[in-house]
This record gives sequence, structure tokens and C-alpha cells, in this order.
Amino acid sequence: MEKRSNLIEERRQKAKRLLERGVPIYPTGFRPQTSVEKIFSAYGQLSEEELEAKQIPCSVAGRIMALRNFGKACFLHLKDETGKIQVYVRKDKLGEEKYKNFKLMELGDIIGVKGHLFRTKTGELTVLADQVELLAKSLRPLPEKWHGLTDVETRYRQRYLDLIVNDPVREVFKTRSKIVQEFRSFFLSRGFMEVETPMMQPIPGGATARPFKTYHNALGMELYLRVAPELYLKRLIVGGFEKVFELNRNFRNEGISVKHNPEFTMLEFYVAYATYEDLMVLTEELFLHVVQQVFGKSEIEYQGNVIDFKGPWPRLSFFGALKELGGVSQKALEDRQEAAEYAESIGVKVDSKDSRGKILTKIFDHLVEPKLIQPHFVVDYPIEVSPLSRRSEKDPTIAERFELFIGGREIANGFNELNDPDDQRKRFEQQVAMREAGDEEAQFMDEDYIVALEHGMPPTAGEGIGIDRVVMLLTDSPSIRDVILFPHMRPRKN
RNA sequence: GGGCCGUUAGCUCAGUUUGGUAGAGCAGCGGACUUUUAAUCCGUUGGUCACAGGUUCGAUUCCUGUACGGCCCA
Repeated sequence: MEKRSNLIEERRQKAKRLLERGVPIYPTGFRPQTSVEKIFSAYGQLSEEELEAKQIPCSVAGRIMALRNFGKACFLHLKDETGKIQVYVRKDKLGEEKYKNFKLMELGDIIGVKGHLFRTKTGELTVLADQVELLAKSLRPLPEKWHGLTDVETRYRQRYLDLIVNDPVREVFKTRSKIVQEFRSFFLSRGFMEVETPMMQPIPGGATARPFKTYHNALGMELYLRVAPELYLKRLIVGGFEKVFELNRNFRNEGISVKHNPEFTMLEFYVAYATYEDLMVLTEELFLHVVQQVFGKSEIEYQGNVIDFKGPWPRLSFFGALKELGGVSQKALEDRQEAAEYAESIGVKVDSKDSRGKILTKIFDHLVEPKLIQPHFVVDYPIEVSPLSRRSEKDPTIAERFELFIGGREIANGFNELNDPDDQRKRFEQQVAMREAGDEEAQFMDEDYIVALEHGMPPTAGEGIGIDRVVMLLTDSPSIRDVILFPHMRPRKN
């Protein structure tokens, strides 16, 4: 049991005194008839005289965020989900006993107020209270009123405090909700079906990433938290659904950084009889739709750069971008050894087991990705880093794949799906070989998935979009933790 | 995993350079106050200085380690 500070003791004393006075401290049933936002939009323009003449009644509820006491009267600010409004409480309005009860309410308490609107001397729209009712006692003090809560650790661990006192944080999460809604409505309006596929998978597939492992007692089997929904969504394409999407969490057992949280939100969608070129066009429309719906314009600012979402966006080839933006020589593009030496020379660590494609990808991440601030598609990736993508007919070492970069970050990844079961088996076998050589991110053999492909999957293109990164971009947030309500933290000792 | 930085009252921060058990503002508590809005005025409580060792007569301060967090790199 934690030692209680004086502040908590004093709050508990007040709670006790309220109870002794017959005032319930956690009652139910108060129903506010309006919200702060509605009050301001309906009556915010009325003058002192108009308010006086109309005697507009109102009933609101919220948390006490500021108190200014005058002995026989008191001003307070009440905050609900939509905003803050001032309340004026007078002893002569409430009466002796009710006012005594009110004086036992304090900063942080949730109260309900009934009264009518007026304007103070300084012109602020205010509720003159006829009734003040305690709705929930707060037993702990709020962070300081002026400087608020800035300690990032507390902000993440006790996000509710962050949300109570830091309005910009509230805005980020409201915007996140709108963004997610717009993604969803875009796909629904274009005839996609939203589906849910397993989060717990016997074989984790669909991405090169280390999975979390868990255990099912009744079945006596190990299960993995999914790293991607991809292989299940494509089974649905085999099953005859032609346009599907899933918007939900993935789990990857990897480090935590400004760009990575162990669980993160991914949107994946698949379109039968489409190509990755079609998806690039769809993606341009999608982002423009989301940005315009949420912000009412097609440009946003991210970390000092104005980003314009109007398409079409440039398409660069992976190899061309490496050459032009990364300064990689033709020889290094073709030869693994040359590539490795170049990587080392620019401070990129190369593992002896890394393939040429893997090394080039690392160089790309280091030199090219940070330069792609405006939306850019990068197309045609090395086949060895694209084990689920269709092979190009023109060049079998190339995958028909694109990635989308915005703000110097990878935002989306899409490709023509590999629907040749024999080729898929070979690709899995290569992954298994890499896994056996010690690459814990390499993929597993999934026989069941190959059987699905053997039944015939229509030519399909699919794409995944990292929603957290999109939200970072659109809310000008430098860290993924600023857009995840409860980011992963180590437990605090004790 | 490596480097750098941080952790002092409920919150926001001083203080540590040069070792002698800590200060402010807000919040709280007591008092005054019926149009304030960072209300004001008077008085006042509150600290295992993250944790554990070491050096020292004496450590919040110096040293080492640990935990948690942040930034950068991998």
C-alpha cells in the first residue's frame, strides 16, 4: 500500500465530510442536457441584455479545472469533452447548506450544474448556478494549472492525466479517430468488405518480422500473435471475395523507437483482378480523400515541411533511386560484395548472411528514404526481399512491388500478389533456409496457404498502410508514442 | 545492444560547479473577500533529493552500479 500524501488525505477528509453531510460522492443519474460546445454555438453571440431577457436555462456536467473563491461566491471553470465554460456559484442562490456542500468540492471533482446563462462584467459567457451537484469525487490532485503535465513518462503511463490537462493531446487523438474513420469509409464506399482474420496464428506469416509467441492450453499448442493479416486475407480472395480490407493491430517482437511500437495498427486491402499500378492510383485517391475530409485541404505541414497530397505522385525505380539519390554505383547494384563494401563505407552494418537485396534495402533506408519528403512511389524491388510478391515477367529478379514514402518514412507497401503456388513454395523454402541460418525475421513455410493457392487465386494486388505513421504525418507528431493512446512502457518498479 | 542526458514537494522548476540533511511558483491547509479568470491579500503544511553501494567526520552534491525515462546511433 502506497503511503498517502497529505493532499490525498485532505481530499479523503473532504469526501468523508460530504458523506457525513448526506451528500453522495458517487451518485448516478445526473443527465446534462447540453454540452459546452453546444452552449457556445447556440448562445455565444448573444449580448448581456439578450441573455438577461431570455433567461436561458442550461444543465452541464464536467470536471472542475479552476476555482476562484470569494467567500460568499465562487467562479469555477467546468470542462467537458467539448470545452470549458465558466460557472458562477453564489451563496444566496444555493442557500446556506447547499453552499457549504459546494465548498467541499474542489479542483478535479466531476460536478453537474443547473442554472442559466449570463455575461460577466468582463463579457464572458457564464452559467449562474441554481444547483451544483457532486457527480464523482476526485481523491487525487490534478497536475499544475499553468505548466500542466510535461513529464513524458507520466504522460504516457497515465495518459488520462495527459488528456485531462493537455488539450493538444486530445486533438491528436480526435484527429486519429477521424483519420481512421475516413480510411474506413473510403473503402466501404468503393465496395470493399471489412473483415477480421485471426490475431493468433499457428504460423505467423505475411511479413518478415519476429513474432510474439503464446500458448493455447486447451489445444496444447503454441500460437503466434500475427505480424500481418496478409496470408488470411489472400485466402479470402481464393474464397471468392474480391475486395476486402482489414484495419487492426499487428504485433512485432522488436525494438521500441520513435517509429516502432510492439503493437501497431495496419490497414491491409486486396483487390482481385487489379494490378499494383491500379493500387498506386487508388492510394493517391485514398490519401487525398482522407486529407481533404479531415483537414479540408490537400496540404499539411510535417516537421517544417509542407506536404502536398495532390497526385499523381512520382514513381521512382528502387534501383534508379539508389543510384540517383543514394549515389550507389551500377556495380554495387549488381554485385553483393560491392554493395556490402559501399554499405560499410557509409556506416550501414551488413550481416554476412544478408542477400544483395537486403543490403540494398538497408542502403536505401539509410540514404534514400529520408530524402523522400513529398509522396513518392518506389517500384520494382529485389525479388529476395519480396517473398510474397509476383515476379516480373520482364526480369525474374524483380518483384512487381511498390512502396510509398512520405515525410521521409515508409508509409505503405503494395504488390501484385504471388498466386503461383509452386513459386510461392520456392520462396518459402528460401525463407526457411534463411531462418535456419539464424535470421529470426525470416518467414515460415505455410503449407496450408500453399494448398489455398493451389485451388487458384485470381490475379490480385494488395497493399498495407501503416496507420500510426499516417497519423504521425497528419498530426505533425515526431514520435509514434504521440499517436498511440497507451504506448508500450516497461513496468515501473514497485 | 552502444553513446549522451535526465530523475529534487501532488505539478512545473531552482539548488549540486566549490560536500555541512533543501528553495520558489502553482496546488493544498487556516483566515479575509459576492463579477473573478494564472483572482487578490495575510498566515502556513508538505521532501527516503529514483534506488543500492563506495569515498568521507559528514553525500541530494563526488565515484560505481541498478532501475525507469528521453535523444542519437546500430
